[in-house]
Formats: sequence, C-alpha cells, structure tokens
Amino acid sequence: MTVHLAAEGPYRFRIEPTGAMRVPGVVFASHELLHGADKAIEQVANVAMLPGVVDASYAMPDVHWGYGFAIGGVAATDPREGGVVSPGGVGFDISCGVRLLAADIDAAELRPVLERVMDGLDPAVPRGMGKGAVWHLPGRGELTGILTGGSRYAVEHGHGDERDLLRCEDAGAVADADPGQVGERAVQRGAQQVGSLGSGNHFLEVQRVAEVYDPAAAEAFGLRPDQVCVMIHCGSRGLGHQICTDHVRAMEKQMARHGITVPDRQLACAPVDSAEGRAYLGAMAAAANYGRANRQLLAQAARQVFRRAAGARLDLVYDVSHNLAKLEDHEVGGERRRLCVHRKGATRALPPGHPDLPPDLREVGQPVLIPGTMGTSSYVLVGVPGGRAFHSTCHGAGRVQSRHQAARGVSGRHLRDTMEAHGIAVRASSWRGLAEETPDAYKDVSAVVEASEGAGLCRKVARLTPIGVVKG
DNA sequence: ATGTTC
Repeated sequence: MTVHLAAEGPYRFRIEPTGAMRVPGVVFASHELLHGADKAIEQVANVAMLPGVVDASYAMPDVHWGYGFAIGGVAATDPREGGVVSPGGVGFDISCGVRLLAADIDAAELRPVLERVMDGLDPAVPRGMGKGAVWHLPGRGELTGILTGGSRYAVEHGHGDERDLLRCEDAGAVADADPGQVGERAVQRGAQQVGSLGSGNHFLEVQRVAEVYDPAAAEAFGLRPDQVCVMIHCGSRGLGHQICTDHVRAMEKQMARHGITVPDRQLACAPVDSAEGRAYLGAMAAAANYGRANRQLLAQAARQVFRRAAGARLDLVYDVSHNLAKLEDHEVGGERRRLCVHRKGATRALPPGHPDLPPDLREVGQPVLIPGTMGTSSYVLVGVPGGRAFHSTCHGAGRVQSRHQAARGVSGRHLRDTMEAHGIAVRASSWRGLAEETPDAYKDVSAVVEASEGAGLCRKVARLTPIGVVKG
C-alpha cells in the first residue's frame, strides 16, 4: 500500500482518511526527514484504523518504522467510544526516557578532574546486556515497592531528596500501577536490573551547555552557558520488555471476542475498559514506575561520583518518558474528553500554565529532554501553547542504518579514538555496541529539532554537547 | 529496546 502525503503547511503533511481509516493522519516533518520513511507512514495510516481513535493519527519529525506503531507516533483513543489501548503504541521499552541533572560547576572547572570523574562513573554505572545493577532484589516482595512507588520509593530509601520528585513527570510515580498484572518472568528479569543503563542507544553522558536559545526558560530550568550537566537515557530493561510480550500475547487471543480487527497483527489491542486493557495499563504503569526508579538510582550513583571526584552537586532539571500511554484530559472538537494517549518515541510537552506542572515551572512550560546520537548534540526544549498532537513532540534522532550495517561501517575502537580526539572521554562496555551507535547510523538530531520547532510542537531552550560518554 | 531468534 502506498500512502499519499499532502503538504498542508510548514513541516506538516496530511493523510486523507481512506478505506478503514477512522481519522486522518498528520505528519509533522520536512520532506528530507521523510526520505525512506514509507513503511512508517503506512503505519501512521494503520493506527488511524484503531477502534475509538480520535482527532488524528500523528507522527513526529523523527518518525521511523517500529513494531506495529511507528516510533515517533502519537495517537489517542476515547474509552467511552470503545477506544483501545495497544502495547505496540507504547513500545517494548516501556517508560524509556531521559533525566537531566545540572551541576554547580562549569566545563572549565571539570576539565582537570574529568578523567577522575569518568573513572568513577565507569564502575558505578551498571550497563550492557544482561545483569548488573545498583540494587539487587530477591524477587516480587522487594520489587513491589518500586513498581508502585517509582522514584518516590527510591527517595524514601535514601536515594535522593524530595525536590527530585517535584521535577519528575507524575511527581515520580504513576498512581494506577498494578504489580499483580506483572508476570513472574517479568519480575524475575526486573529484580536483577534495578539501577542499570542497558544497551543500544541508552547512555549516561557528561555534557556542557553549548548554546542557549531561550535565556528565560533556561534560567527557570536551572541551566546557564558552559554549565556541566549529566544526561541519563534508559528504560525499564527486561521487565518492560517482558510485560509488552506477555500482554500482546494475551490481547491477540481476545481480540476476536471484542470484535476488533486490525490491519497488522502487531497492532494487537483491547478496549481500555476491558479486563485485558486494564491489565495492560496496570502492568505498564508498574513498568513506568520501574523506569523512573531506575533513572533515580543511576542519578544517585552519578551524584556520589561527582561529589567525590569533582566536589560538585547535581540538581535534577527534569525526568520525562517518551514511551508511554496515559489517561489525560484533552479538548477535541470543542469538548473536554478523557483520552488514552499513546506516545511511542514521542515526548509529552506540556504548555505554560498546565496544572500538571510543578509550581516553579508553571509559567514557562515543561522541559522536554531530547537525547542526541552519541558524540553529537542533545537538546532541551519546552512545551508551547497550542496543544498540537495532544501536547507532544519528538524524542530523538531515529535510526537510518541497521545495527549490522552500522557495525560494518566502522570499528568501535576507531569511533572511541575519534571521540577522544575531539575531547570526549569514552567509557564503553563493548566495542561492537559502540560501533552500532555510530552517528552515521542516525538522522541529524538538529534537523529533527528544527522541524519540531517549525511545526509548532515545542521551542528550543538549549543545546548540550558531550564531554564524557558512558555507554551501555 | 530485548537473557540481540520461544
């Protein structure tokens, strides 16, 4: 199937509803960013066929092909109209997200102790495939606190302070988590990985504020030029992956009973108000809490290293996920409705004045954290008034080469040497993993951010560049 | 992303 995209404004394309599509598709991107994205655009049209979908099936400028839903996709359903929730609309790495911490030192002050900091982070940040974690938990009993309490549970156990929670999406914990819907295998995998980075594009970076575009917003976020920052990008590890697998399977079995047909098996779904829908949302919320606790513990590990090796303090700027479904209130067709908003490889971007923002950010809007490709820039953005795509924007660069292609094109050692020659300290966990993350394998994150701003989804606040990379 | 193909 070839889907026709009609340009309808700067950085905005439309897919007219045809066939089984219930709503149009809206793609925010430049022509250049959409090059080679045909399969992803077809997925945007497929999502427009889901029961109860409202308004439009949206795609962010970093859209690319994913499991069922495109990565960079945003879609909302109305539970009162049979609206569904689909695990493919969240992704395998439930609650994958970014946490940014700002240091009380500048890049010039860090430089003399950088190697000491990096040598401290190297053993303090568990990463790579499989085991190794800040906390080791025997099983379900010990894990339940994390699944229900998220970052709050970690803080209550001495790993952080109250202010950290104010600067987390949902104040650090989603309320409606249901650990009872998390299967035994997910628990077994998750219990061994609390406080670990994982692999692939996940990282912990020491960064410098290279450019400030919006001084007022930067100041409100606690950022200034040349300041040192720490960015953590990770998710819910094997726990979230297993939850997705288990609930996709359960939904596949029940779809016929619910009278649901989808154009792609990977769009397995269930009504939000059904046993399967509620079970998934409860387990997903538990994984969301796991992801935040994971980032909280890694942030504490980084804080200890910075205090010891650099005498520096790290304050939380914000923590936000880009793989999540949430029940949120939105105005659609002049009516306020409670919707199930799926964001997969898309970041929530609340505008100024939104009631879910902490008081000290209410005037300026929500910080949006965009992890860059290894060795390049990362961005801090802010939500804007207008509420496009249910207050959502991009999440990162997006792959253009497969892992295999990437690893064939460059050696990990060469990549490390190149970054070190550019003054970036590197602590990798595997050469192969490093090679797979070569910047050549990704779109230009700056082009993605330009398109997101141009489309009216967000505004640029600051650009961050890496000083040190701790790679999974 | 992921005990990288239950």
